[in-house]
Amino acid sequence: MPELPEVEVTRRSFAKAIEAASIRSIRLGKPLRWPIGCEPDQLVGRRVASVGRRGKYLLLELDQGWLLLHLGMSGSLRFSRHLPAAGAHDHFDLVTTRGTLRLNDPRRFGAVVYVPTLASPLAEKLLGKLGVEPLSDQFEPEVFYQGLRRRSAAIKQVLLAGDLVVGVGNIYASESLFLAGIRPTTLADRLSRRRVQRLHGAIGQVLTRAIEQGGSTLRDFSSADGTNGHFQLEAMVYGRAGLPCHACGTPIRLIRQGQRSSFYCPVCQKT
DNA sequence: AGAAAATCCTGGTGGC
DNA sequence: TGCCACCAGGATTTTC
Repeated sequence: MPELPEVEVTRRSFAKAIEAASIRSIRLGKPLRWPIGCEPDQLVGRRVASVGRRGKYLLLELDQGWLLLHLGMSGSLRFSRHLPAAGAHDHFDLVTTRGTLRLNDPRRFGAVVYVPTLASPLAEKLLGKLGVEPLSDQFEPEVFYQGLRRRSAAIKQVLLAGDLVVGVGNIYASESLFLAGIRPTTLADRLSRRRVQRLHGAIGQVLTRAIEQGGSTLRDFSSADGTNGHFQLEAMVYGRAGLPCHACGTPIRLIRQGQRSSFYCPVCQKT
């Protein structure tokens, strides 16, 4: 479930609480997407300096090295002093002096990877090709437009690819395109500068609002302190196939693009 | 290079 | 109740 807003909400929900904690032990469950890349005991005694985010990755900065966490499709974190015994889908526990950070991930598309520095080959492989952060000044309309001009695929798929701009997954791609009045099937290189400017604004607006709402809790997402998100309640098109458009009443359409569902209003998003 | 398809894994749901 | 097909928020890898 986790797109940029869910990852950012998760980050904020435990960053302060874990800061300066010292690692006591690590427990690994079933294998995740990649091996952790170090001997777990090697991390005992290190301190957590900060918790950052790049795209959908959480970056736990240790006093020596980094832990990169990805929630994949079904992952969520909890941070607490008192957690129950690990369940079937709890695949990583970082036990610290301030509490335990636990990754629960039924589908195990998530990952926890140790890298000595962010310049290491593995870190570079995972983070190096990511696009700009959509909520930073780096996300600039003209640069976005020039990037889209070089892509012939459907705009929805270019957004999901994450190499131009990160963090926009299936939910927020559909929502941003609705807000910008652009059909998900429109080819990226056919969008005018003016429409790309609208899309640029829409992406920022949708992601900012979603973070304010604590993200989207569709099935079981919650932040590390256990709170649920509410953005799904104000989605304009996502998950609303056949229901009347909130703006014009026309039934929302559901189509498939690259094995993923896209939702749009055929009237509000004409082209 | 870029685009499209296949792939990893599990749980939930709806149809029969 | 059981069985099966299909669906799900990601993104890498393979193939074209």
